[in-house]
Amino acid sequence: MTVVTRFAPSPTGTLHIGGARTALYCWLYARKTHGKFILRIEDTDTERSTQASTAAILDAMTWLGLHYDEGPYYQMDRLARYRAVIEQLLATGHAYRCYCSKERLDEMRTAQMAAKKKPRYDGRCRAGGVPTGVDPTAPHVIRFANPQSGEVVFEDLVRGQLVFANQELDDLVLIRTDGIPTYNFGVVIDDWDMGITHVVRGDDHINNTPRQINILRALGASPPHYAHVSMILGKDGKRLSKRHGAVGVMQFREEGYLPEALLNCLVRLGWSHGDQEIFSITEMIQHFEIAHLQRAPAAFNAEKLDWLNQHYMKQGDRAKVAAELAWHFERVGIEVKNGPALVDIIDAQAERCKTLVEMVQKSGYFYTDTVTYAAAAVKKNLTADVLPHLAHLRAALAALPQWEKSAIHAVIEQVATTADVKMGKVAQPLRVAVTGDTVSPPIDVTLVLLGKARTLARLDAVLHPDFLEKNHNC
RNA sequence: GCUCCUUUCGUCUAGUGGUCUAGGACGCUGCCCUCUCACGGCGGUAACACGGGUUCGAACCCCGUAGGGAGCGCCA
Repeated sequence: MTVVTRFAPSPTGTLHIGGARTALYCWLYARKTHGKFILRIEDTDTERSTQASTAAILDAMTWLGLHYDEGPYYQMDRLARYRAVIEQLLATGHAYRCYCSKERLDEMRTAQMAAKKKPRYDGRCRAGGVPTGVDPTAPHVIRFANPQSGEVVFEDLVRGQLVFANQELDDLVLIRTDGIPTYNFGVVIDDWDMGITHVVRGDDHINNTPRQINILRALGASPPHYAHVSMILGKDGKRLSKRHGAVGVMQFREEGYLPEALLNCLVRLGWSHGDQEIFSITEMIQHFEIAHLQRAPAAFNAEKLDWLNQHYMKQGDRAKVAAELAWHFERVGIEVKNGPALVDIIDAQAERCKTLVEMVQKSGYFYTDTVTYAAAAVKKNLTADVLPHLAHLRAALAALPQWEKSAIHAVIEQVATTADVKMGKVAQPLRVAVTGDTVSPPIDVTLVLLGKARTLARLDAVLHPDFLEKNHNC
């Protein structure tokens, strides 16, 4: 039997990391088993569904690299099918028309809550027929006639056997007044029609599962396997929301995270393969097991994402990292044609950055002709006593036939030795002179990336008599 | 309120009755390395929610309690 999984988001917002993780698990399981992964858009909430949300979800899936084999299917395209199935349920007595008004239902719910009872439909219309005094063509919903006794038992792949008493379940609405199916009906029919073998979803759906199984049974269909994954919590252990900072997948992109890092972070939130922390996509596919999914909810750990992101900036595919870095430079309007190759920036900067945004912030001086000097750095490092060193440096560097790391390094060491000072006494002023601040990659690497022309020009500027005056007084 | 799920270091987790004086990772932290910031290397810190059972023996099995989460919509 071929495994078929699906990810079925509703297009009412962007793809957040909880959904992304569920999608990842579905995708991994399909890939591992050489099965099929389907994307289905559950757009039956006509009030809140938007095209923009659908596009945003699709974009995020693409950025993450979670490619689907089929779809996206849209539930609103399948209305005729739901109608046909509902006729069948109506005919077999598994569903009935309900003319109860929303007002009555609201009142009933409020009263039940007040009486500390579980709010539920009382089954008034279940007997069938049109209530007296009601026009049969009046707007009405169609409800499922849930079994009133017995229990629903199913084997959850994550949690083991789950048992629900039918008495706890009420007659849920299948079709709304406007003819559009509700979630619980649409999902059942779609999963059935699309041959879904494994439903992997958030554990907020555990309570829906017995209802869905009952519908399937009424249709004579056998239920798929279910795997209910725990939710992702915020750092404070509360349900993830906007106040926890970034929750949308694309927000993480904007903040400078790599898709590989986010995926690695998400896969380890709630799943493990022994002590392994770093997983390439191939390894994730190879080792993924539903049985190793965690049952308890997991709090999102932003620091670990940082660590993973740095790891992938350092160890990941440089061409891919460079492409993503280019996107970030473009966003802030820095023209990277005016400086070193992005892969060289990555090699030099990855070990001192947690995100690509940070890398861009720390690399501006490589791409501009006008350096911004940090006053404190100038004051501390570009003092009158070091100017002679810089002058020596300027002359020796200018004389270099080859602009390469070891030669540059030798020059700096030589100048320090000649002046009988420590390396730092020469390197640090030089660093401030060419970058404007006290932090940069190793000085020889920095100069290589900067290029000879820019290096000399900046030294000249600093050595100009006006420089100290201007910069020490600001 | 009712139903369901869940509980190992601050966080993510390993662990499926003895090999656990509980392992790894992130974080924090000490030392080393060092031209800055980092990276890296070597250490350190810190947990089986609680109470009863079962057993020769429980982090692992059972039952309670407490905490956390979810559901109870003509939302998904």
